[in-house]
Amino acid sequence: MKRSASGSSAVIRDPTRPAGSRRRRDRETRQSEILEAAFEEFAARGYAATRLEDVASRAGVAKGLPNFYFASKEELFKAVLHRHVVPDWSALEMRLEQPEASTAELLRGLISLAYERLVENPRAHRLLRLLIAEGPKFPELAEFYHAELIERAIALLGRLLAHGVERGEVRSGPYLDYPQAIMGPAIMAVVWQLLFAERYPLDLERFFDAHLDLVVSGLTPR
Amino acid sequence: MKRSASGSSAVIRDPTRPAGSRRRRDRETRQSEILEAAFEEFAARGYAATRLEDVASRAGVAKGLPNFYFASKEELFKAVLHRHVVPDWSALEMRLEQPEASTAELLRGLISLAYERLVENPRAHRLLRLLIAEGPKFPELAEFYHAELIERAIALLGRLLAHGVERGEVRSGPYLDYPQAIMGPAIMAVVWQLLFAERYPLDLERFFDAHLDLVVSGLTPR
DNA sequence: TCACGTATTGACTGGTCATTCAATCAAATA
DNA sequence: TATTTGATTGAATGACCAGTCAATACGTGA
Repeated sequence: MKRSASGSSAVIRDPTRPAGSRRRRDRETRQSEILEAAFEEFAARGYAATRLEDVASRAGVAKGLPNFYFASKEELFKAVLHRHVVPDWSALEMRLEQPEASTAELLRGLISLAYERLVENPRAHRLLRLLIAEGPKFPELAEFYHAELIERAIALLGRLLAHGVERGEVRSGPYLDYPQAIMGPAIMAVVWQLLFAERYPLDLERFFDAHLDLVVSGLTPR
Repeated sequence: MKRSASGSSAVIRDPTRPAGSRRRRDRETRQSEILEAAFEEFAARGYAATRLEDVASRAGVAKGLPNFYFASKEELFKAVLHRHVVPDWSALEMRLEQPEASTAELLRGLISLAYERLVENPRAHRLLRLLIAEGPKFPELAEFYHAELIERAIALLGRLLAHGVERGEVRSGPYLDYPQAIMGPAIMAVVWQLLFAERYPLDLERFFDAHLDLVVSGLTPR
């Protein structure tokens, strides 16, 4: 169903490529194709239930090829997750380095970025599903994401809040020790999407408004 | 390792039991033991990676017995998850039916109950892990939990907020359409526990304070 | 104490799937 | 064009495991 039975249609892709490095580039392209196919399969079925043969056929290659590029299913899985850290902090820093903006405005920028990248991005949902589902089997992955993403994001939020307190735009309170609490509703939205998106979709625009309103009001001094 | 090689030690448990219904009660006890063992195994490894033989040995019975009580691995899995809905709404209603209490106090009661039952309860964490991990394979389970728990809890929160607005103790805002947003930080805490509890444990007492403070301040009219 | 019916055991079967590898193919080079 | 190097295929291997079932143990009631 996924492919015709012929094997002849295999390697016809894009012959308009610079001839010099054809072989090497093919190698990397193949890796990417396999990693991408593997991500979809792992995310849909989980590590154990995913068949390497399905990964191969989604990538349009024969059964044995994933094992040529990756020593084992486990290596493939780890490679999939390592590749998905998007270290694009530039957009974030751009939104934050506007010294003339109020804390509320900066916060809005930060939270809306979180929605773009995380809450409204189904790929991120599937990634979170994988991390949660396979956490016990691959604890080093959670560790890795913590170091690469979570820790930095929390530190950033913390700095934003501290700055707000200095300027008298944020009241002090116990949440200053847990800046991630501010992102709670966004995480809830992701979990909601994972569990209930099919039957009870969230209106993410309006949920975002609710989230922002609640949080900004919660932080503002009275 | 888990059991000695002898089969003779099998059914010696608790001979001080009323004799009349011994057989029938044993039947239910066995079912419970198997379900409990299955929950732990499924939660630790996921559906696909769990071996029925491990369930059996955790329950202290022979390999074939789970199949005697449950038609298949899939039936066992569903039975495990259906049994875990704790419909103990009484504690909740008790905390809410204090007409003399302020909205903030009621909210505190509600959120603290959520922490007791959900955030501070590792069993609930594992349940959420299972629901998220196996959602694609067993979509009816998410549906089931939505109907049994989520929907009701949201309705309850919604009523609480509406009542607060009437009494002038809660400002209006877009979050009135998404009362679940108020629980966001709690969900985040559960996800945190699932991912990072080992290496970066949360101080749940203080996180609770931060959560409550943020939310109450966010809801209070200025 | 015996016979009956149910609970329990664990060896066995059949199917699934990760991994291996000999054979083939295709690009690059001589 | 012929040769070399490395990518790709897919059949074969072996491990693993859900589900079966014949044999046995045990509580119960006569």
